[in-house]
Formats: sequence, C-alpha cells, structure tokens
Amino acid sequence: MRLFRDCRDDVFDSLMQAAFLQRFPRGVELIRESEPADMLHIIVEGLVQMFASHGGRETTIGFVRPLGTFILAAVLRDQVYLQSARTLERSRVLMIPAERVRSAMAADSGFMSAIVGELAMGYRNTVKELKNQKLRSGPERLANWILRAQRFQGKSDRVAIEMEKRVLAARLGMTPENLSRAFNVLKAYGITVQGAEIRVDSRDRLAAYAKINPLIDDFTT
Amino acid sequence: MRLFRDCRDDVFDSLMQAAFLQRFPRGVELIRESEPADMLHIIVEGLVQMFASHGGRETTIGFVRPLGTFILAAVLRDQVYLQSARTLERSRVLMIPAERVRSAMAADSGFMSAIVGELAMGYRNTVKELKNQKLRSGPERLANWILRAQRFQGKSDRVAIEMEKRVLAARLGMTPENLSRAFNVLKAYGITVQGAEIRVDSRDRLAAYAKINPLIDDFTT
DNA sequence: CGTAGCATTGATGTGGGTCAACGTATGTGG
DNA sequence: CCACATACGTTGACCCACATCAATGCTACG
Repeated sequence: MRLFRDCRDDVFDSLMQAAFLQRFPRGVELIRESEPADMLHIIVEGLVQMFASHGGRETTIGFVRPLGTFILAAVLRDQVYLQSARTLERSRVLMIPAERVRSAMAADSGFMSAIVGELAMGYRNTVKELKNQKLRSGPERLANWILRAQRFQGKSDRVAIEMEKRVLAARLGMTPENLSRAFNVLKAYGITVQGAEIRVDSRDRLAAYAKINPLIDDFTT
Repeated sequence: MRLFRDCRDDVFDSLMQAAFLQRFPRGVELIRESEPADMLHIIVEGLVQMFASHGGRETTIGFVRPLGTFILAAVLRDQVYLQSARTLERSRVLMIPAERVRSAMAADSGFMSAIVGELAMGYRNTVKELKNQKLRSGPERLANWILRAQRFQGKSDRVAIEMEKRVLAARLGMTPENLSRAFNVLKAYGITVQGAEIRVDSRDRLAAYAKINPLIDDFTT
C-alpha cells in the first residue's frame, strides 16, 4: 500500500512484527475518545465510522474505508483520541503499536514522508467533510452522494445502496427519518428509490440540483 | 519559534532568504479557496479567519493567531487551497514559497518532524472545532468562549471582548443577532454585558452550564 | 451635531431532530 | 412451510435552534 511504498525493508519488518491483523463483526467500538492513542489502525476491509460524543449527543465526523488509517494525528502527537470509531460492516483491521510508528518515522525519512502525505490528506478530507456538512442541506448531500456512487459503480442509471439506510443517514449527517424525506425531495429531480436500489432518470437534472464542487467532492485533491 | 527549532541552519537560511514579511490591514483576503497553494503563511501578529464558501453561503472553519500557520496541508500536497483566509485585525504575516518548504522538508528530517507535529496539531484543532460546532448550542459555545477568555486574560471577573461582536459571532459560528440572544440566555447564569465588557458573577454557575470538555476545549492536547 | 455602521429586539420562516404510529422485510423456531 | 418476532423503513405531527428580515437604538467619528 501507498503508506509503506517508500519504507525501508527493515523498518517495514519492524512494524509488521509488532502489528496484528484482527477481524471484527459489525457494530464493534474499536477505539473510544479520551483513551490514549496506543495503536495506529489501518482498515484493510470493511467500513468504519468515526464519531464523537458530548453531553448525550453524538455526531459523525467521517468514515474510513480500505486502505485508510486512523487516528494518525493522535498517534503522532502521543495524545488521547479525540474521536471514537466503530465498525459499520464486518471489518479487518491492521493494528500497529503507536510507539513503533513513531520510531519507524524517526528512523526512515521515506516513511515519514509518506506519513506526512497521509496525514495531510486526512486533514483535507476532514475539511471537505466539514464544508459538506455546513454548506449543504441534507437533500443536497444526498444528491451528491448518489452522483458519486453512480460514478463509482458504473454508468448505469441504477445505483445500489450498499449499506443499511440508517448507516447511509449517519454518513450523510442526518437521521433515518430525514433520509426518507430527502429521497422524497429528490423525486422532483428524477430520483426514485425501490428498496436498496436508486434509479436516476436524468443525471443532468440531479447534478444541477446537487451543485457539485470539486473543493468538497473530489477525494484526490 | 517551535516550527524551526530543530531546523538545520542552512535550511533555515534558505527558507528565510525566500520568505517575506508583510503587513496587512484588517479585512484583507490573504488567500482564496481553489487557488494553488504557492505560499505557506505564518501569522506573526494579528488574527486571521479561515472560511469557505459554496452556493452563496459562507462558513467559518477556524481562526489562526500567532504563531500559527496556514495552509500547511495544501502546501505539502501541492494542491489548491480548500479554505480562504482574511485578516480580522491588522496583521503581520510571514510568507514562504511552498516549493522551498517542500524541499527544506526533504533535506532536513528535523524540520520535517516539526512540520508533522504542526500539521497533526492543526488537524486535531480542526476536529475540536468541528465537535464544538456540532455538539454544542450557540449559548454553550459562548459560555465556553467566555471561560477561556477569562482564563487567558487573568483572574478578574471582568472579561474584555477584544474584537467586534460581529466577529465574535462569526468565530462562534452564529449570526450577530443570535450572539445578542445568547448573551441574554447567559444572564440566567450570572453573565452581564456592558459594551465590550463582560462581567462574570459566578464562574462555577457558568462552568456548570458550559460543560467544559478537554477533548474540545484544550488547545494543547 | 449628524450620519454611518454596529448592536439589539421582535417577528417570522425553515431545516432538521424527536416522537409515535404504522408498514415492510427478514429470519427463526415450531 | 408458515407464523411470528424483531428490526428496519416510512410517514405524519410536533418542536426547537437558528437564520432571516425589519425596525429601532446606540455609539463613535468626521
């Protein structure tokens, strides 16, 4: 994977020697905010939700899918986690002790450079997610999600919802009830839902409503 | 400053040779989102607001005060800015060409290490700001701001608002109207406002309402 | 002084959360 | 294989936080 591409062999071995790969069923809390960051997690398979709580409320901060990492920033600063993580699907996670990551970084500037890139990308994705949340309405976020899923899955006018709707709702920062209502709003723009399948009558009409913005939606920049 | 402490002398010289220090009056847009990241900005004096726009709306993402930096992540990835920045006070800003920062990083692992720390801290502060916004109500955010300002300014029961109220409102993620209302809400917890001065009758009552949370409020962790 | 911008207050609108009821699907045990 | 249980999904009613709009008051500076 990208993170280890420029890693020296001995450093890589040292990391892997201390690492372990573990399977988790769905709905498991992998880390909890306020705990010290003792492991770097790399998600190999599945889907993980990052969230935070305060005063009985909870908010979704983002999602990690293969081969993303968390929580790199806490590991690097040797601090507590600011976020919690739970699996949304059966997942496989590679865990590397934080201490090893820090010493590998000190020993191998190629690895450190990769870490910097990964960290910067995570940072930028968080900023994009924040903009998505604060500058768009619920139905707009859904419209953009559909367009992205369609691009990702192929060019058909059918889009499969590959997770439970309640999970999609959380991912889009809304309640399940409001997700239903958001789908109803999008009916006017040629969207129909049948179970786990979405039909897109007119990509153009949907795109006009969604107001695609590369500074929010592009996951490579 | 911390960012250059472990920097090799020749690398530091190379950075400073290409850098320039500039003064800006209040209300100047220093960078604009979607532009390529050509300069790393280090704020030496003053106050800068980071914000983003989309579809006619605008949202505050955070604030930078001395000796913070922006936009490190964009500079490191050689990408466009995702945020815009404007001065909220007269400010002095040190600007270093992005290319120099990247080559200095490649040449000097001490500097790279400092960059990693700065980037991770910025990342974590953004996450805290996001939690502050999404998990607290407006009056709660104000209460926490008052408590922090009080700690910062001294132990008196008077707290000075050192910026225009409209600026404070933006910083707290609300409109000026709602800031007024938030102050009214806090009357019940012993807060009175007189122009630019806040009086805190009982720190304890305010703190109980504010629900201080180190995972949101501490700026060092 | 007078005026322009800032601050406050009130009225109103809206997005989205919450609660409750009902419908629908899925899987399990008799 | 059916019946029921359990969870998920949808819909409607309602509420709350906050934005918006409009009017007025305040203050500061030329």
